[in-house]
Amino acid sequence: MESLSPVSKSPRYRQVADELSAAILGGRYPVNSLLPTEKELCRHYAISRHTAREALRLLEIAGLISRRQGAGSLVIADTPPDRYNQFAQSVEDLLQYGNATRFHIERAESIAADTLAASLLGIAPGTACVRLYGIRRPRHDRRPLAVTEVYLPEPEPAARSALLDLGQSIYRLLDILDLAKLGSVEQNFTAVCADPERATALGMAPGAAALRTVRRYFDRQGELLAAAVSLHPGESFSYSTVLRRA
Amino acid sequence: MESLSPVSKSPRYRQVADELSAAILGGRYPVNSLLPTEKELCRHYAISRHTAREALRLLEIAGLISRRQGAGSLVIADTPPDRYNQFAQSVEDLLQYGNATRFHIERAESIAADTLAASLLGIAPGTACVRLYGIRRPRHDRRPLAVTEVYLPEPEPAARSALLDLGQSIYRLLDILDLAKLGSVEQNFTAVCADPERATALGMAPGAAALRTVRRYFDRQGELLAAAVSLHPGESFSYSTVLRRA
DNA sequence: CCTAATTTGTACGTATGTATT
DNA sequence: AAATACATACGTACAAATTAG
Repeated sequence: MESLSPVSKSPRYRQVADELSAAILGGRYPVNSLLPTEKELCRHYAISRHTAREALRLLEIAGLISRRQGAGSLVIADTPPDRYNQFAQSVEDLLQYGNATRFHIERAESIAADTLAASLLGIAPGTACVRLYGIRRPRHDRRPLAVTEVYLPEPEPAARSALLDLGQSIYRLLDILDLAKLGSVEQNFTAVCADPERATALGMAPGAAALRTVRRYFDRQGELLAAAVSLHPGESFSYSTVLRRA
Repeated sequence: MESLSPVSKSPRYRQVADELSAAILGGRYPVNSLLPTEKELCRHYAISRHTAREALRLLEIAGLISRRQGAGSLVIADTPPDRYNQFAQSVEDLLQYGNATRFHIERAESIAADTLAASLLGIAPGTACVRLYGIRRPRHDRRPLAVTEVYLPEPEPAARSALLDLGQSIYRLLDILDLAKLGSVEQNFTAVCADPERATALGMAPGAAALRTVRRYFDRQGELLAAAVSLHPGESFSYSTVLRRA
């Protein structure tokens, strides 16, 4: 049974880190100023150097300070590393891309989630889910822009049969990923060497560089709607975004 | 003066971490098995418990093990996950990445802008500008994370000589890209095959896939402060972002 | 259920190396 | 060149969580 004691005492180094953190956030140590030295912290808090260093390590991990041998501990931020509600680019911009291209679904199947699908959808491996496989092309160009696999969780039987029907699946997919329902999209980019199968599907040399994008689509409640893994030929695709200050 | 010694000896705890890491990757300690206890590591490597714990801390940071009081050090992965997963939603987040890594400048030179520099900086080709070349590494890992070229426009003579002095250039750069001055960052991602020179600098196979990021840094007035081109090894780097509805 | 042994977590002390000022 | 400050590394002891019996 978990202890229900209302006060769980922090280790000393965390208490010190919290005090220092509060002091930084409160402006006591401005950005670009130096924190007290380890020795001073030892004296002030009556702690050993080991404890002082553990506390400073926490501040460093939190991104508040930067420590340099011989120089000291420099304050580099005075805001807690919380996520801000200001974001780079809107979901609308992303969907604009979908609008300028066409997605041709080649396979639609019901599968037991493998490791990839499970981690993407946040479900246990082996759980039933739906996988679509298709190719995305510019609207007036037949050269492929990407090969994409879409993973969809827990399909209700009715929706599922429509998804698995190649004639209807694209409309069901557009319905699921309807702009009105979308709350946020999580994106991840990596460079990989294309596997032979997908390379030929994209008309690129085997082993050539490709951009792998993993996207997870959430509704406004944060519920996962779908996940998609795409492979884009390196020489003909790039992704741009703008980050603004919060 | 910069040290020219070709071999920089690792601290002991890093050597131990490297050996353990290799053993995990090599299958000597499978996933879900326990690493030797701290005491056993002390005996085996003839090190103090402090050193053993620092080594284990590195493995924990690397995501290879999970340590639980009373239970031991459990191997939770036998492949290093992305060594760095950059997760950016705001300019602050992007700079956070700079905080977790170290940028070592190897060359600093004044050049006449070539086509690339000119288009990045929005200046006429041939115009004078400054180029820095360096390697970025995680703070607790010596394997390179990226090779980067930074381009800086119209340097005033005083600032310029500081930029070209390898001992000072990093501080000038951090000053120019100071968080307080940044307004927005424009980012672009492409997958490429690494050219031989940069591939060796990154310790990757020639021709392997790499993620090329081009970033342009603007102040709040929209004035271009700097541009940077980085090449990240494909298998160990990924970039993440979240888009929210406008 | 409780006890004991094991294992990591916290914390102290000390000394020396190395980068910076 | 010297002083300063962080990095590495040795030692010890006790606390807290886990596990075995």
